[in-house]
Amino acid sequence: MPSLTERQRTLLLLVIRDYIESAQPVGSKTLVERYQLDLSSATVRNELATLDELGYLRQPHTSAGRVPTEEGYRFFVSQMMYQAELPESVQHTIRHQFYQSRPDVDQWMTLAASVLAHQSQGASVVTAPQAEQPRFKHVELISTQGRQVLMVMVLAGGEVSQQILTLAEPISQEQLSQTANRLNQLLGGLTVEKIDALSVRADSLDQDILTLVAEELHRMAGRVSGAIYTDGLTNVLAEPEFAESDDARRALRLFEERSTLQDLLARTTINSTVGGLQVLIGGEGGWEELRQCSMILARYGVPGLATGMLGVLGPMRMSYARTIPTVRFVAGLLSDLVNDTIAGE
Amino acid sequence: MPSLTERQRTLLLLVIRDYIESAQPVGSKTLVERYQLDLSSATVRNELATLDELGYLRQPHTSAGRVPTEEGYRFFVSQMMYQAELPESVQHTIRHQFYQSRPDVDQWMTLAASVLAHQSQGASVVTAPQAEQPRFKHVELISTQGRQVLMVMVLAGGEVSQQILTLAEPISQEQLSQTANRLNQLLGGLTVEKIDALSVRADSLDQDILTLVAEELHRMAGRVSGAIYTDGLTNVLAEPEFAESDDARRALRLFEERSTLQDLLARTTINSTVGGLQVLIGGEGGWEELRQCSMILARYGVPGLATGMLGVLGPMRMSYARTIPTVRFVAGLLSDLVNDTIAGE
DNA sequence: CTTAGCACTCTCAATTAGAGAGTGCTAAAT
DNA sequence: ATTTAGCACTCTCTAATTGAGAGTGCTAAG
Repeated sequence: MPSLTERQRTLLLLVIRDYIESAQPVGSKTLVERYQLDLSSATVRNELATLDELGYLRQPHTSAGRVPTEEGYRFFVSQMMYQAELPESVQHTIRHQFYQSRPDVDQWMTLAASVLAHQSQGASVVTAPQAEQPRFKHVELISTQGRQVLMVMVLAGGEVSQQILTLAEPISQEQLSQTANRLNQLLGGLTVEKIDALSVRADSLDQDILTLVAEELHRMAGRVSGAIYTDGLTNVLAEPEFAESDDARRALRLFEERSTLQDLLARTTINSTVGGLQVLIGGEGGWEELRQCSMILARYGVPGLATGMLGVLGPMRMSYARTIPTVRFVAGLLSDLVNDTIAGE
Repeated sequence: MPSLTERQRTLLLLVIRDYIESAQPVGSKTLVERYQLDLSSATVRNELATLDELGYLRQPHTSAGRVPTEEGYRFFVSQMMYQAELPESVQHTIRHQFYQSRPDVDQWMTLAASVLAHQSQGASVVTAPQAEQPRFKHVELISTQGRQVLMVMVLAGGEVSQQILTLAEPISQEQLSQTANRLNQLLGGLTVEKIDALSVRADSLDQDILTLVAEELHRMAGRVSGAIYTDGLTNVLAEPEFAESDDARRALRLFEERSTLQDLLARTTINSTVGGLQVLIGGEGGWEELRQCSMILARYGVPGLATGMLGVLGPMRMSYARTIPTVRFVAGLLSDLVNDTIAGE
């Protein structure tokens, strides 16, 4: 692919910027007038034609203005990826919101989703931070009814999982507490494998509970990520390109169905590192429903300890210039929070 | 309002049923043909005219078929409210799903929302069961980092709340456990007010934590309901009446914004009792955005101990005959589950 | 009370026509 | 060798027109 001349580059960027704002195919004359170019429309026309041939732009119909192709958007993103920064004032506002909220993972996730959705005018998704290798920290057993026991398990990463167990026979709270104590001493800091290996020596009741604890730990490990938070789904519906067709509906269905969404996140971010942003344009990654959409994803957290994902879904026409810095900033913010909360274990 | 003749009643029901299926205004001729009435279209026409005058039907334009008014739907619902039962096979399937899921409030809520959305082809909402009068049961304090402490509090109803506290100075896990023990003995079974009254005598550290516990309890009490689960939002978008306008978008925004949704539930179900169904047609209850929609709501749980809400949102044209029994059935199912899990405290 | 008949109304789909925007190409200008 | 002006052409979009179809209300007869 031959590189573009400076003028072509400028023109391409202008077309895309304009199209992102107006949602209208943009033509040569408009371009010259609106941006007071020292060129005639005919010249621009020629340049647009070559840009068209190169695959960056295309015409919805003969004799209409130009619209960016996926390739075009990709070029656009590559150009502004590393320069864009969120305005200081916005950064401040967002930080403020986080420090004002009560310090609770659930609150933070909700807030992050809300901020992302609001800033980007798209749909956002955030997954709770999760230890890559779940490590047991603490278990609490609380009797609720005769044979039913509420188990609250805390992992080293700070995640909490609750589950109701039904035992073979009733057990007093005192006995439960003792068992919990024993388990806490026995298992503190251990990973799943270690616990599995261990599960031979222990008496009958302990053994029962131990098995259940191990099961639950496995479950936590198996999940790609725990809770998923979304926000701003309806924002996507407001976009003009989705007014008619039900493409938007099908895309949103993906977001609504958590299992699908987990799948999506797992597959598209398999090798993304903390700090790096991933921009998927036009359903790159093979999700048919997202053909019209773009996603901007990032991983946050403390690598090796606990990480989560966050991202924004919007039309291909989304405001990358706004969204990319926002995603990057929020990812950084959450990383800091995870670090402050969890580090030093 | 004069009562209807038997024939008028039949006709009205037919019109509404047909409209719910077809989404098309239904006229006299269609009616006679499709349902093989032993009447001429002219007669039907006359009856429709009176039904029109009585406010049960209306015409979108002069010389179009009839469409139900809110009043019409209300009549329709009142007629089938108490006869409809979910088919045994469906009941079985749903029950099976619940007994298959792992016994966990979170799972149940998710499943309930999913079942409701799926069965009704609408948007569903379920709130977690919550004690009407929060009663302290148990607290656990787990140190994570120097001054940061994870507090896990369990209420008598089985709800669990976690929060990260930041203390004035570092405290060992041992000390924390002792404090937790003291608090558990001191506060076990008490309601918010009692704890407030109590908060004078206790030593310094205890006092700090006690205050925080009380705060958290208040927070739980203040919330109309805890976690809110929704599903099937995109179902609503598929309805033909929402294809064009963005009414659907505005209605869904309500569902998306949890705070608004809580408000909505709180306001519309202030005096609904467990077991009773509430059918809101055309945004009764004054929510402008829901003017085109209907909601079917129910309260479930064990009155006085722990209850939650669940419901379905759909177009006014929704299949009441399908949805009402579903909501009733799921409410009953959840009530049973709450009862099994929580009773005997 | 019911029905046949009829004039009337209103929507919807298809058609037509014209305006507007934009293009590509050619030939002249720089 | 670029750049530009000019022009014919293409395509969409909007508005206006038309006719078919569905449905109505009313009247008069059964």
